[in-house]
Amino acid sequence: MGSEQELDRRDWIAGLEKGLRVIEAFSDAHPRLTPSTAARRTGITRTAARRYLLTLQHLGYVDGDGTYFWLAPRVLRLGWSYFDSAKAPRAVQPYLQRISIELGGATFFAVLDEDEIVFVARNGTTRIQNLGFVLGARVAANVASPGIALLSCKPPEEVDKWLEGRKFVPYTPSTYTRAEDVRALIDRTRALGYALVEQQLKQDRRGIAVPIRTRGDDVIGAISVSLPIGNETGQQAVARALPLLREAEHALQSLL
Amino acid sequence: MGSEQELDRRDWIAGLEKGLRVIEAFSDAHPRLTPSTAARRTGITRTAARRYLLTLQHLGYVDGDGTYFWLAPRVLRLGWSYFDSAKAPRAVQPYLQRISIELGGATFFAVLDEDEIVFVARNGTTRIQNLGFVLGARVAANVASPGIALLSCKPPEEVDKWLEGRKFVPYTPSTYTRAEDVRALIDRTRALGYALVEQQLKQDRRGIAVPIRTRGDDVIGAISVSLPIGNETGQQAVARALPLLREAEHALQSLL
DNA sequence: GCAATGCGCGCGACAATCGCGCAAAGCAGA
DNA sequence: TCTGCTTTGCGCGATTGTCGCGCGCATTGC
Repeated sequence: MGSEQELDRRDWIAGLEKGLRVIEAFSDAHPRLTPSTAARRTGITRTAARRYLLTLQHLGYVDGDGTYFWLAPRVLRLGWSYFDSAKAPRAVQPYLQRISIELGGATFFAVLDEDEIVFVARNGTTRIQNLGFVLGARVAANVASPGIALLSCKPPEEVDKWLEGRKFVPYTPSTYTRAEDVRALIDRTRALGYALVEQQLKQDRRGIAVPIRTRGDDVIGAISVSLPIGNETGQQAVARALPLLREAEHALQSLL
Repeated sequence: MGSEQELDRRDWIAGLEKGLRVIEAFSDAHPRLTPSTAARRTGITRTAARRYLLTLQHLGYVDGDGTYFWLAPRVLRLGWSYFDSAKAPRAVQPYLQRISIELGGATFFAVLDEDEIVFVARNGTTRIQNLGFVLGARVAANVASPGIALLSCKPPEEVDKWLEGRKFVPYTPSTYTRAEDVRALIDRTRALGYALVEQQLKQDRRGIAVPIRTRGDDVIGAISVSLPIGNETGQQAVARALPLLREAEHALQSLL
């Protein structure tokens, strides 16, 4: 993943980094930015921020009324380039669909990006929860089964580094907020080869996930299924779900 | 929309445009790029393309093995900034859900971006077609009901300019491939105030769409519902769907 | 085996980007 | 309605960051 040990000295386009920072400066709390607010949020000077916003506007990525600027749907093309080019999200789709139908839950394919997992494919109920997941959504890796599965594939010392000094934001009363609990869960997952994660992100929901590897044994993501807890034990849910997940895992390994 | 009549002379960050071009150079047919292929696809020099790729890699937006580069899920953050900041996609969600349930079809909210419409919210059947629509997906504006609805809100002379010299790619045997047919459909839509589009994008499917405006009467997007044709007439489908769409339209106008 | 293509890298030069500072415009409170 | 604080757009000179050429080497194809 992070193959950037040393900084490149001259192979660095400062304008690109700043421009991307400006795009990411838009958020829920700041849907419209002026040059000065953008400058404050990105750490670049006001004059420069204004130039970046004007450039982005000219390219169609942002719209503006002359003073305020806001993102235009054009920026979705950037994310789309990923879905268009990454083959994994498409390859997993039929398997997700099959598992969804057989188990009656929502299935996901997620990849790791630094501290978070990103959902890049999904299938199943469209309105599972008030916050319906959409593609590209992110959550902290430690609260969802694909995240635990992916972390369990890293060497233990890297996991320790990952856990170190992290803030564990609780989503439910059951969310682990101590590093030891999360580490124990990851260790258990590593030993078993699959992740069983209960009520970390959402009450009354459990997730079961397995990592997906390429033929070269590189871990590229994880498939998960989210099931209501009901009055089924964790082991019963695993007994139902794991064979299907494993089947998908092996089929995909020969495809990727 | 396009409020950029003249070019800014000095307020132009060349590096940002090139960097974004590099990101968009990745696609289905070119999921992995070398500096030279990227250079060819973007029109910048090989040396420069390499610098942009290295910068993007260092920022985490692309991964690479030293020779080949591919997009990393990090780029989805850029598109996510849009969903996070744009309020319309979130505001329409409950209305889409309600219409989906009542009519039993898939509902969409789409906005116009140059020649295409972009689906930025949706609800309903998760596997409508082999290529399930995901958020951010794009199609030519003339083959989907939201596109026709949005085009019908433009002044006729602008529509003529839009139609002029356009290639109409057929998706089904029924897709209009002549500008006059598309213009007639748009004119009819303008007169009626809603769009009824049949089998332009998908066989045996019809879409019904209404434009959504702000309080200031600016058109910001369109809500559509996609229904199977079955043995229902277009007018029957309109009679079922239009009241619900209109209700959403009016409710949203006071929110946006 | 050789030819051809494509790779990373260093260098000198130019121009693109930088941030300052000013004048005017917007906004809040009185 | 007036006043003062904030923030805006914009011009300018300096510099630094970006450019593309050309080299030598690795890899592929015939």
